[in-house]
Amino acid sequence: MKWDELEEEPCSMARTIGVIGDRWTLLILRECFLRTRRFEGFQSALGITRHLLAERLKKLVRQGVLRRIPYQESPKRHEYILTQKGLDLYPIMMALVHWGDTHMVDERGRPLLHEHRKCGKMFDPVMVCSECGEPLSAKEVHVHPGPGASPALEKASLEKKAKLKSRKAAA
Amino acid sequence: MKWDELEEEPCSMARTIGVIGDRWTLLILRECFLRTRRFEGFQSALGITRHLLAERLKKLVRQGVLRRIPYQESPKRHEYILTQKGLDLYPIMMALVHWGDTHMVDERGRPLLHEHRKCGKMFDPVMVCSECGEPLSAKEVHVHPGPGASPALEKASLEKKAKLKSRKAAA
DNA sequence: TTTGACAGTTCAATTTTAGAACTGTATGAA
DNA sequence: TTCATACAGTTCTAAAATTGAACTGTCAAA
Repeated sequence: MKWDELEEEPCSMARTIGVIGDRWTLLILRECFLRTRRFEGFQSALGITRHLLAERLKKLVRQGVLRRIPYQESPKRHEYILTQKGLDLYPIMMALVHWGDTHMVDERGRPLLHEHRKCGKMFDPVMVCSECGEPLSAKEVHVHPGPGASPALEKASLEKKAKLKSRKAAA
Repeated sequence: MKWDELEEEPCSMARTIGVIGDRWTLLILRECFLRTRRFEGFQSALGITRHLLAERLKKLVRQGVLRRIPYQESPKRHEYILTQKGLDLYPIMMALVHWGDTHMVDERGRPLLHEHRKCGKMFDPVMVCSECGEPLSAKEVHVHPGPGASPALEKASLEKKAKLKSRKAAA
């Protein structure tokens, strides 16, 4: 599979993965949410090679996740700022952090705590149903094909194709 | 950076990324949540090379995300099943899907719809504060160092080191 | 006039991944 | 019995991505 094909798959998860689904991109986005904005900032915080950093930033800008905004003329310098599309990645980031907090901490405990400004407390993120507000778990959710083709359907049709093919080969 | 170092970083997100932060792993996990359990199932659904699939499955088992369970003797065959640790990845998966649904759909609309068994409605996942139940946004959250070292501190100390180094070089 | 900050670009060497074929056990059909 | 198929991998080479390090170019401050 070529990775730019991912963005055209009839699966929202695959498309998302096509945009942010590699390690450096996720770490770059972590830095964005920690208020890093400049090339050198990302580079020194992450130790990523300058080559890759330039490439990833370009891609994120192309995808509309970051906006490249000049902060000085001569020499032209730009900052990379999260767009709304980028800010909307926040639940993904929090979900990643929370899983790590739950399953990957060492003896010392959590590296970071999160305070919710509105209520003033340290919190964990909880994913709930938009309709009834109850916490979600995999087992309580059923999947249906939507107006765009579903990966399940696609899977079935791929399997059909494979069978046809092998029959042809046999004939 | 070597990728197995990620798991030891004092950042829960980095550690999570070390486990599930590559494209194929995320797609394999998607299949797991869609009830795929066997080698051939993953391979034909995803088109991943058998080589990589074998490797990724091994890694997920090693990390405790999947359990490898025999379902027949002679020839020995195993299924790959999500552990609780794996099931706990569900919010991450849903967050990825939801972002794709919001920002990456084409004219045809969503590939999949999600029904919440408890309330019987099609829903979107919403991330809320465990303490007050309000939806979360990046701007309302403040980050504090926890008992394990924080990436912000680490960042600061790295920058200090870099400065010391450059001063030494100058001297 | 030299040094350093900043934001990249270039290039060879290494590492990962893709693609395809091969191994080995067992079942069911001809 | 022999052949084809299902299944779960392993092995190999070619292609692609990543690393590490050096280089480019502009400007400001010393």
